[in-house]
Amino acid sequence: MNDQHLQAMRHSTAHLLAAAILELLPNTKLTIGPAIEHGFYYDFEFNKEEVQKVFKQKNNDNRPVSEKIDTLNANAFARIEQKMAELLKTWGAFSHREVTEKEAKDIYKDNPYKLELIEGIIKKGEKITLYKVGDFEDLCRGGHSEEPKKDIGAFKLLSIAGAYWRGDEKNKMLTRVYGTAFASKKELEEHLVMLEEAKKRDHRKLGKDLDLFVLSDLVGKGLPLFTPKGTLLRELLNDYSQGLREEKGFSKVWTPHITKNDLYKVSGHWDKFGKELFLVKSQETTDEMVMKPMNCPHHQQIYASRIRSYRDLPIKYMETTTDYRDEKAGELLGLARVRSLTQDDSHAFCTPEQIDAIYDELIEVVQTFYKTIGMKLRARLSFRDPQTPEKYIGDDALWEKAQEIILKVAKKNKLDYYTAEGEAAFYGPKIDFMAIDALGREWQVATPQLDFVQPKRFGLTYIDQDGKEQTPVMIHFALMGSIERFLSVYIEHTAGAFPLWLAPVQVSLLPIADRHNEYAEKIAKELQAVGIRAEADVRSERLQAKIRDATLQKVPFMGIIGDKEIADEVISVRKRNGEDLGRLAATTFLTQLRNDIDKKR
RNA sequence: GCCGAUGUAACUCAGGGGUAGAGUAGCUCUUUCGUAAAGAGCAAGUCGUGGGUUCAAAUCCCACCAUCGGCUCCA
Repeated sequence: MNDQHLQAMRHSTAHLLAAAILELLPNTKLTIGPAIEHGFYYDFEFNKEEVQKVFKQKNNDNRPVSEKIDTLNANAFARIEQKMAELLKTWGAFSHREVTEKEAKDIYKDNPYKLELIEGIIKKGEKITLYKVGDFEDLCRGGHSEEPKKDIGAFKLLSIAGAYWRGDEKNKMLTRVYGTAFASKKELEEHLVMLEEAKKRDHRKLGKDLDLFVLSDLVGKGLPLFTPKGTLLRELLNDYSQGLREEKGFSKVWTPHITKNDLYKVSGHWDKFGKELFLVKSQETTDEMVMKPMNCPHHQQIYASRIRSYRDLPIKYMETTTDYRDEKAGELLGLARVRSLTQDDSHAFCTPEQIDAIYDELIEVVQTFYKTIGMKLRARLSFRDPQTPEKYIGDDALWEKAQEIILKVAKKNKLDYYTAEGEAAFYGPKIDFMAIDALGREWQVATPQLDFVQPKRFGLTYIDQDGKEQTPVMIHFALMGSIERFLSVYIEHTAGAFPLWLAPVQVSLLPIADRHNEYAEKIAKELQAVGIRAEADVRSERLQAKIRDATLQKVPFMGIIGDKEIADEVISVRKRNGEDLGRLAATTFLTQLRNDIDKKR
């Protein structure tokens, strides 16, 4: 089945869901039911009393059912799915008819959503069509399966959610039912297995199991706390991130976490992001302060602190620092969306002629970093939409030149890229690097962005060869983006099995019996002495239990120590995947580990 | 923020108008063991927080807090 065919099948399944719902709940108002990736959804406005009556939960005594159960819940899925299956058996081919505006409005006179859709169709000058299959007819543009009975192999309702009509929070909230559909039962099962796998890898679960970070109600929503292991991971990644940029001439700077809001009024962020700022009150002064939501204005103030010559450029600052954004409560999600986010940020100030070379450097840094940590990349070249030039600031020639440069460097560096018009920031085009994880999901990570606007707003200058003042170009660049978000992606990508150089515990020495403890601790100390994170598991547990625990903690290497090992002065080495490396002399093992860690394997 | 679900021991979860339950983890003891879970015992909870209904609330109702699924895909 090709993509188009799949889409048609999933869209048909949405019709099937709507038909089943109408059979069970005739007073439901239908809206829309498009196909989406792996499935479909349909938005309904239910009649509360009807839902209560039909799907009333059983009560042993005569206690009233809670008033709150006024919409569908997941318990109803089995019955709906059954009804869908029944209806599908009776379905032949889709047929359609064209109706006039008056006919359409008459048919849907009680359904404000359909009426609104009809208005839209008329405005666009399109034909109004109704599609019918079995006894079910729905306002629809088409795009269905030829033979739904044959094409719809397997489907399953997955979840229920609120969704605003047309995605606008001013509108009424409808009930959305999500489902998934495939051409065969086998594919459906595979998809469900994938969903299970994603659940197992959920960074929130692994963060707890591997003791990486915690959330506390007393500290607050979206404000994760990092344990020793999680902190180690953050710092190792950050040291690497900053180290790669240090090689390209970036210097560390430091800026405070609160600032007068005037800074953001000048930068333009106050107008655009004012709602997301945490406000801070001073008890000593009348200054209005905020927690910083980003670092570019601060770095620009460092640049602005003295007169710059073209000879000084490029000037490159970097700072890994925590920013604070008052994200909507409902959008917070583990480490993926937080209110305290740590950016491995940097800003390069340069002449227009230097953009090219700096981009080359940054792309090299991105490629090195993601290759090392084992993630593939795609690059999205985010350009402005030529249809709506008014959305962007800066003159056309500059934009053209900037986009040209970006395209050129993308080609030169052989990026796996595609262009996306309309995705640029208002102040300049950018390259969005997307990391592809082990389950094939894409995540936006590093984004070098060109900025012509802010340097101008802050009045940044440099003196050129002719002694004239010029405005520098600023390039924003974070390699991981936010460390928290990056970790959420990376934890799920690796399922917690970090490469050796990042593993919080690299080697666990497992003595078989108490009499081997001393030797195990001696080896652990020797490894620690050369900077290897080793520990000896001297609990009074069986070897199997120790192996199991170390494996579950994803410790890369286990060193088993018993009578034979002590006699021969060796260690039996086992990897976390069960592979047996045999008996190695302690020094051999140590050298090999040290070597791999240094090479970031 | 909005819609819906959930909140019971450190963790995973069962139960449910009238002594609070299990498994795992923890602690103690026994066991000293060869590549993914030894055995026994002990201890552990203001049933998210606050209010209400009731003779009685962890259970029912309300509010709040937190967590989870969604809120871009325009028939």
